[in-house]
Amino acid sequence: MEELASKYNPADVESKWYQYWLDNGFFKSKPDGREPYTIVIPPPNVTGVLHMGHMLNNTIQDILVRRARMMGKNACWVPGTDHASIATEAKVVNKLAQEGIKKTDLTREQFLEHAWEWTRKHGGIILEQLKKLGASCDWDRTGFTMDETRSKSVIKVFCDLYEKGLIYRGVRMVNWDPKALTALSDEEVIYKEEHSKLFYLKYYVADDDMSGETGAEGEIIHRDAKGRYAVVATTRPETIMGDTAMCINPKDPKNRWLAGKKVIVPLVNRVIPVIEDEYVDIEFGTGCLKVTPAHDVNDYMLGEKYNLQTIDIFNDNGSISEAAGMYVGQDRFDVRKQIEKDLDAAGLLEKTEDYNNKVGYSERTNVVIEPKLSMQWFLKMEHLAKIALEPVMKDELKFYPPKYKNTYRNWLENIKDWCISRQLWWGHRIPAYFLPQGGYVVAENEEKALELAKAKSGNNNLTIADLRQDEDCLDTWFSSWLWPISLFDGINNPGNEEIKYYYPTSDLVTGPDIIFFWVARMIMSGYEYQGDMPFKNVYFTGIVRDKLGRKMSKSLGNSPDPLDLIDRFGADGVRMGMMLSAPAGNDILFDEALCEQGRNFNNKIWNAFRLVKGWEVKEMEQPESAQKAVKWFKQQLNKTIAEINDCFDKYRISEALMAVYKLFWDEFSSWYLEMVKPAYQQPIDKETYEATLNYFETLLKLLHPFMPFITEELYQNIKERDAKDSIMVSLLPKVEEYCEKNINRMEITKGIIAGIRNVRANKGISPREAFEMYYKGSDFDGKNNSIIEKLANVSKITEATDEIKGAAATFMVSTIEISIPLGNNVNAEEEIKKMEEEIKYLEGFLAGVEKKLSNEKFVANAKPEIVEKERKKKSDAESKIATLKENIAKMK
RNA sequence: GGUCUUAUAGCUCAGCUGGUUUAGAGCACCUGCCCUACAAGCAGGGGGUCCUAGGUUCGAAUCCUAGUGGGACCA
Repeated sequence: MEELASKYNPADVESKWYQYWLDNGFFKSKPDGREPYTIVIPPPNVTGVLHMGHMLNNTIQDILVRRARMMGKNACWVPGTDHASIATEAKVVNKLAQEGIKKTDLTREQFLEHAWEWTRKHGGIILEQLKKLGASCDWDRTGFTMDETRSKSVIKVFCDLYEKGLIYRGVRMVNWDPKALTALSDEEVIYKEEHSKLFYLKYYVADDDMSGETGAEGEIIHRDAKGRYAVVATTRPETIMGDTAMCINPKDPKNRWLAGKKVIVPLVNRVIPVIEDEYVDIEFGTGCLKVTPAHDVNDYMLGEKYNLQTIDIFNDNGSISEAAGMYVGQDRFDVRKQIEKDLDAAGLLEKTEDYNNKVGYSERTNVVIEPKLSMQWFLKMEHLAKIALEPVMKDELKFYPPKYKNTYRNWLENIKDWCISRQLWWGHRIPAYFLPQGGYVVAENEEKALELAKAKSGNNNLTIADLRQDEDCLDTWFSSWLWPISLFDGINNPGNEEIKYYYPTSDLVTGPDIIFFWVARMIMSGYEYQGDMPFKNVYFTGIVRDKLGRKMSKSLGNSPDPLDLIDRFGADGVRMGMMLSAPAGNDILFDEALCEQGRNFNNKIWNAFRLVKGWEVKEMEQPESAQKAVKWFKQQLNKTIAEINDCFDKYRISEALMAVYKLFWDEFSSWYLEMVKPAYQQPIDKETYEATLNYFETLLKLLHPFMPFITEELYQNIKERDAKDSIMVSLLPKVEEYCEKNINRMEITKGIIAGIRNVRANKGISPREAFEMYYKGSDFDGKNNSIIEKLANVSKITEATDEIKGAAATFMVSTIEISIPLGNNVNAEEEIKKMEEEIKYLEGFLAGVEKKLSNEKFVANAKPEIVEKERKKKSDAESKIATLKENIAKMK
């Protein structure tokens, strides 16, 4: 066979094996008699590029899918992309702007043509990138939230919910994004702490008759040459143009005198009533609240309650509207600066204070949200929240880590109706059709709409041209919430073969940041439309941060390019780097050094393989040491497989990886291979060789879900394989019974070998010089003597019944004392000092144990096996101390 | 402000229903080694008042309370 390079080069093999897997259709899944294992991908934005979050997320999914496949399940990982309404539309608008085209100059159809072109050009790049990572998705199933099947599903669900009375249309206070020019849901608003100013404004009393003063304790009256006035504290002085009332708390003695009066809005000079409501916080500012029903959610509620006028002073883009009567056309933030000056000049600004408050920003465009009254479509959430809560709280649908159950419950219990309309073109257009004489109908298509419209209006002469479809489209999440159903066409074809087979899906892997946007809503739609959970388990990954704990962002430039990492460390190395740092739910502090560790591990596997494949095989007797090693490794292997299975059951994936890592590196490479390795240029016996290849193959299988490429490469090189024999469709070993005693014996053996090597290192004695070894202690059974002889270069092993001739280096392993006679090489004083230190430690330990045992309450209350353990500790420690003391005596 | 969560080695974390020696791992660090699988390696080594203060208990890193410091979500 050809000579293998001493360093593993991932680039040589990765694309080759990915293509091989594709060519053989190993990623494909069709319903059959096997147990299904299904994951639907969290669809990334169609025009997005791969970032570290995707890497983490998809590595985990691929590990789970590959493992399930190797457990004999019918594994199906469905990929796809999201049309990402706002984000994509914003990108298209930007691109058009660069070409000098304004969106408003285009018709809806023209704009959509540009958007589709953009999508065709940039769409799906991210899926190609996932292939580089090794993702074993069934690419034939790739879905898009705006393709035909998914679009039909969305419209059908909208109509259904409308018919059920769960969708309604109305004027409500919504979060308005003045840049994207659309309403947003509550979840799309991000609150940020800001340093701002609190402005104290003077509202003079109108037609003041000087009445109302009570002289009661706490009363505060402001007056100056122009008369009496109230002081209102606000962070948004520019909204005074929309003031239609002032509100005080009826229990507030400071402002009692204002009750029933009217006051004058500064600069605007509008006279507004003073109303009273306990909603007002007496302690905030002066206890006087300006009420602007059009521009604040709480003020809106007051407006409804007291039937106040609403004056909308903003245009959709955040500039001041005609209705304001002043500053018309200027930007809201410019006006805030200007009005401060104008108020001050007019003597209407009492004072300003520094103030920290939380301001809502648009998740997508990062501009300050404007609360705005507008006509929107809403989905009632009460019923949906109810059906989605219980299964999670009862752990029928499990969250990993479970702490997110709390977050989930909190949201569902305080949920508000979902604003699902967006004033955008890129998305699913709302299937509502307005009639010429007013009113509307909701229908899946124009024909049905026309029928309904005729019936509704009683006008049989209506034509489709008479109907006007709602211009708005739906929130992106209104399509992704159906993803686990719509990918299997369960909305359009309820009960079809695929949905019956694949639904509920098995695991969902996603970030906790979209628990409300997506996870919760999928659970709602799952129960509403399938009567069952959309997935059995949700694995929440952490957020990927840099090693200093900062979020990865473009502006910080601290986000590595995943493809660049793959180039440098190989996909397997990067996958391992991600997983080493990623316990479920914890944020992961990503450090390139972890990819390096991954790459180093690849190299270790590669070199172990080079060793094994370099052996010359011969029919000959199996050495005893090899026979013992082969027997032991089987036990160790099974023990670790059990451990790995347990980790996976608990979704402790990084721990599972660490277990395989140590199994391969420490147990297999450092111990097993050294035990069976023939002397330089000597052949190996066939029996050992074959056992070793078998172990190697098993290890590769265990490693495959984590590191698909190198494991396939080596699996194919272990022996000649059939064209269709791939590691990715092989079966993982089932865990077998293992002998704990055998493993413990080897642990002692390893301890002895390490001890002897240590003696050599300390004394500077060459490994070539053979030692004799004496042991003392009943725990030594001599069964691994051949291994000790081989790995520690020991010529003879004898029980130390007689006094050992000459000076010896001694050490203890468990309760066994090992002595290596070294003649003049031993410095007796040094040895004695070492032993005395050991005795000191043991005596301290013994004292602790004795204290426990002499405590009557401990002996009486503790479980008998615990007491027994303590007694064993005591006797072990005592015997060790005795041995050491004896030894010191001998050396003196 | 509300809810939740967390604090263990230089870093990232295990440590499960309290008792597996006087707390572990990986990485990093230090000291030796190019000994033909592997320097992307090998052999050794150091390193912790388990955040603080109380409490429960025969026994606390583990359970409870308070405080302090992180983090997340919601308003």
